[in-house]
Amino acid sequence: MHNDLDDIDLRILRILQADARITSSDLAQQVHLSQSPCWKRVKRLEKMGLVSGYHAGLNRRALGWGMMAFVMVEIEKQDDSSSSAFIQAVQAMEEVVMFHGIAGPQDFMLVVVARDLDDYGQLLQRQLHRLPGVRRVSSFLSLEEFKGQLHHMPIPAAAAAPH
Amino acid sequence: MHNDLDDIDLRILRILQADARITSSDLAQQVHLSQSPCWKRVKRLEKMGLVSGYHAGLNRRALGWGMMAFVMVEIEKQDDSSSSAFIQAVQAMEEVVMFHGIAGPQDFMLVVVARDLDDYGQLLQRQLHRLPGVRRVSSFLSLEEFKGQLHHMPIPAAAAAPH
DNA sequence: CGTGAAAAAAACGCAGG
DNA sequence: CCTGCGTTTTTTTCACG
Repeated sequence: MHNDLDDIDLRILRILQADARITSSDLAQQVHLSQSPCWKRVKRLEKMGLVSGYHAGLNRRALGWGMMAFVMVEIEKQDDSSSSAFIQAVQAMEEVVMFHGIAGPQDFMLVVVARDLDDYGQLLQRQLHRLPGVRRVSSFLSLEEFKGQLHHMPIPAAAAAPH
Repeated sequence: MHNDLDDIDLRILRILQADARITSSDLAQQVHLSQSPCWKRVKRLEKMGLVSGYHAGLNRRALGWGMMAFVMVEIEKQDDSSSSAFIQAVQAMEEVVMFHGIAGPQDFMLVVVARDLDDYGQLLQRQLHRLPGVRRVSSFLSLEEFKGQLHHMPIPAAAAAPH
């Protein structure tokens, strides 16, 4: 069984990535297929796991997340038992929107959102720094977003206050 | 005119973020509203710009992007004319999926995908390092993704080869 | 692949409470 | 906010070339 993608599949993916709500007939038109076979391709792409889901993209600032930071963390030991505690704790923090283990002297890269600088300071002091085995934390605050909207961001418990 | 969000709005956003394809009646049920007013809320949230769009989430590895890296770049001068050339060039690179100006000794943080290490090396040498005014580039390669799927990733021109 | 078509489901909009 | 109703659109499936 081979499941390679042809050009049309790639174009379908490109379009669905930009607009997941396009109707299947419009989509079919744009890739120059008729509705029925086009729809089958979409379902196939979903089954193949190429499309992992459909998500609303939310406006970070409108939700009250005025701050974003890249955070690098170095931990004491890299053995499984101690790092897995760290990993679990970080995964549970909803302000952490991205979390990767990385190669190099530092061990982890986090992308974090916060309401403002105060909020971020508290997050750092009261949560990140207190996690088990944390040796060093370096923050790089975002000043401007040139590319790449964040998706999957936390929804605050209380309402945002757009001004 | 005030446009604050109540609890139900936030729950709607949370649900749409997880599944943009939910039907409005199912959504209504989950937030304990009836279909009609629930639907109006969604439209209102869209008009308010809280929902910026609906997007298919794609599988990075299935698309052939086996590598991901965080890249910090320091440029020569921070004046507008020279940095804007850099910014434009980076924005045009489709492998760059996230691109922020940051505070600190480094000037920019990029999140980059590549097919493999070779591909990444070429990207670095042939593109990033050659951009005008680049002083220093530091790479942090992702070893493991603990949290935060990437969205809006480039669709390769040629088909991916899932094995 | 294509076409056409038809049944089922959803979206959308409006009335009256 | 609700319920209900109707119209339009879309989805989904199927038969056939």
